[in-house]
Amino acid sequence: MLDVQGSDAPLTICPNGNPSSECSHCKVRALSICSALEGDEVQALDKITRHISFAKHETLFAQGDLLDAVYNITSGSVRLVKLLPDGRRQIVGFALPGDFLGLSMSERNGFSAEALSVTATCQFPRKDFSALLDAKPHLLRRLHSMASHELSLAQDQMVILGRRTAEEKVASFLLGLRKRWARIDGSTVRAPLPMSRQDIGDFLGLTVETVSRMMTKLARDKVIVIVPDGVRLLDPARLEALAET
Amino acid sequence: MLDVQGSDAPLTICPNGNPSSECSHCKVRALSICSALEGDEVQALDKITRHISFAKHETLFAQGDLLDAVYNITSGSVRLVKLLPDGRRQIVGFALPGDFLGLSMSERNGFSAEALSVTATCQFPRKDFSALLDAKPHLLRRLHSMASHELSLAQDQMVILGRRTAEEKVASFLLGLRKRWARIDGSTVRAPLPMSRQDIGDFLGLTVETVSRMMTKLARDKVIVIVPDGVRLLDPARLEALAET
DNA sequence: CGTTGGGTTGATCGACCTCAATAAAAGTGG
DNA sequence: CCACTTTTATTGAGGTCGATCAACCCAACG
Repeated sequence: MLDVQGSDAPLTICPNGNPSSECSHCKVRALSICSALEGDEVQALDKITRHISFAKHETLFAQGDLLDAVYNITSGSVRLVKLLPDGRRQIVGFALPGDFLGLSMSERNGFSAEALSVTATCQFPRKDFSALLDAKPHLLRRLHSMASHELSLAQDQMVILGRRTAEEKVASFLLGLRKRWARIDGSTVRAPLPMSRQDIGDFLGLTVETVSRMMTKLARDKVIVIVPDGVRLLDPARLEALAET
Repeated sequence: MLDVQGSDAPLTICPNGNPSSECSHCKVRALSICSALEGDEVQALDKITRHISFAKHETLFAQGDLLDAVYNITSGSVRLVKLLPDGRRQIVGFALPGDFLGLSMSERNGFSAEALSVTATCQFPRKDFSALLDAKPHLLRRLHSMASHELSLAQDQMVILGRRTAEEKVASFLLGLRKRWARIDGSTVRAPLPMSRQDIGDFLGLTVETVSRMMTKLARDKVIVIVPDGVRLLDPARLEALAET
């Protein structure tokens, strides 16, 4: 694990304006909602920010709860989980550094958000953030553009869930994730997998066993290599062919 | 079919400001994006509006094309289609009266939009509409709120596609559609189905045959009645139980 | 009246699930 | 650091739900 740190300590770090965590030093700023703001505007955002970390498997917010804060992920990763009454689980997305949780600014959460590893966030009270949206129209445009992108990803996922085979599902998943990591850390062949096989299955509408089988098949065919905490893409072109994109 | 009209005539009706089609007389205004605007503001929208109708199976815009206009549906219905290279089809949504196409305001379309029956729209040039968004922040907020709602529906659909059985899929589909029609025409048991069984299958990740089988099963169990152009819900409570919502 | 496009129904098949066993990691406490 | 438990991943054997293939019905329409 990359982000390991003394994990008994309270996980709230530097509430409000610790210099070392200021937006100006933020590594994911270019990817985040914050990129809509410049100079002194950032300070308005900084004022309502609380820097909060979550332990592995800790819940940021739960399905059905009132949404009283929105989050910007600065490190770590998060799974977005929808649960059926009978316990079946569907993961509707994974949030990586730079991603924003609460794009909809809606009253209630449609899903739970659970940290996959130690995860650092900027938390903004929903009301304050909403007020800022009213004051800064280009922040709202940025929010809308991020939500639109999310909608587009959701529609792609609908194609994957509805019309693709198990092998295609796993292949597209790895490609999609690799692409997202590339924006974050620039790596072009490594795709860290902070989530379990079960999580991947619940994202792709498959069982753990099928995910595992498809991964080993891809590895046997020398398209990927399975490494600790992720995979390495040996033959991205073959993988894209398999994904039928 | 409800909306049949002389269909050889050119389908563009009353371009720009025909009094009979003014926003003030619009039946779906309360449901539409337009509800964000009041009085004289509506006129600014009216100025950039072209009223355009489409014949059954006519294309509003195609997957991959540049999006040069956005649409408000005033009557009829539209399917939103994503096509895989090998011909497999996934429908990512159906647009009904009051719905807005182009929520994302993005450069390119992720899907094609095809009229299911004769469909009337208000068309807005993308650039003009974008300018209006800059001028009227509450219009942007309304757009964002509609996009958020759409995202939430897409996530519900992901659960349906990934984790529900064929019967549950069809049951949730009918319930969801009934709910949407209720907002439009207030009807509480009737659910018109302007789309074919094939379309329903491509929306739910099923084949035509399975959709047909599940519909007849629901009808045999006296949960629904199949009527011309749709279904009537006999026992909404049973249907909700079957949908495992 | 033949043709065409949906829709329904039946028989068979296969991709993925289920159940079960094993293997490999990751914690846990001494 | 090493036994021990717990969790996660892999692999195998067999079953099932929905797909596939095929026939048929029926309404719309030239």
